[in-house]
Amino acid sequence: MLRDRLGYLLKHAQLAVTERTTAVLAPLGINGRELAVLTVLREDAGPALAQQQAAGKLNVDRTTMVDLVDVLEGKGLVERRPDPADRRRNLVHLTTKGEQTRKKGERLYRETEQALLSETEMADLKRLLQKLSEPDD
Amino acid sequence: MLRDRLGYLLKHAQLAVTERTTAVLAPLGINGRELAVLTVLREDAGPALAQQQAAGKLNVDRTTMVDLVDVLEGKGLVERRPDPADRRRNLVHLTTKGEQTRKKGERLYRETEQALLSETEMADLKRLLQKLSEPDD
DNA sequence: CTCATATCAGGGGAACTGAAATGT
DNA sequence: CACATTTCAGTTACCCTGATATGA
Repeated sequence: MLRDRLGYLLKHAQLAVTERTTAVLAPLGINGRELAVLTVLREDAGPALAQQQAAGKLNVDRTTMVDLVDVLEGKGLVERRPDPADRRRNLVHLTTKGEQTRKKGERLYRETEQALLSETEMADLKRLLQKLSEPDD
Repeated sequence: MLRDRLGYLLKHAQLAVTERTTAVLAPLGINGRELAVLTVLREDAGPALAQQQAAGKLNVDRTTMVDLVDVLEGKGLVERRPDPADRRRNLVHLTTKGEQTRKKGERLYRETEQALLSETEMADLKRLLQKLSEPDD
């Protein structure tokens, strides 16, 4: 059976999850990828990250990150500020609106994820998915 | 943690699986999507399918299927033949080479999938992925 | 000079929309 | 006429490569 294929199931599971999170985040004016950027920028509330550092944490291309930050800056959620200590770098800061959006988005995202599967099922699923991504562990 | 997100894990698991199957099928001159098309055309060895029927089984757009069949026809793996009973339709037939390729590809794909996880883990994973795609069952 | 950071221009592949051609 | 199947042209979103400007 075709629908028994791992590739097929992964593709359609991702489509379904993306659809849900997109719908849930739409009122905030962002999508799941943009929320992920806001989250990584905020993580541990440490010093602001340069674009390439954020790109590395998200596993996206450096040039893709330029576009993502462009969009978020256009929405007034983040600001680029040159790093005084290394002026090649743009430190990407969350604005007040960006932090509010992140907080609300995180809550909505968490609720959405929890509604999909039971807690133990979700834990199992995540463990197995991680195993697929890191074949030799 | 970011890497704990379902969306992130699904995306990267799919990337990893696609990478593997692409590498494994490369000697046959096809990729995973193309193998899926060959498989759906052959299923149950029933009467040949029209393009839209095949598209429906694979959950791909009708215009995407045009391109897929174009490519497979260019590789000599399938042939379009007008349906004598309804000449709007193109029945898509596997060529001899196409059937050989499908058979080898199926074996390689199955072996690759089995190498990723234990049998019980794979069964669990597929069940959970299916649950994500069909939220109300 | 070298290396790093960010940006920009351009391309590839996937998926879609809408319209056209053909046939039922 | 309405409807179905296939095809094509064009668009969008995504991610990449390679080149450039700037600075360490």
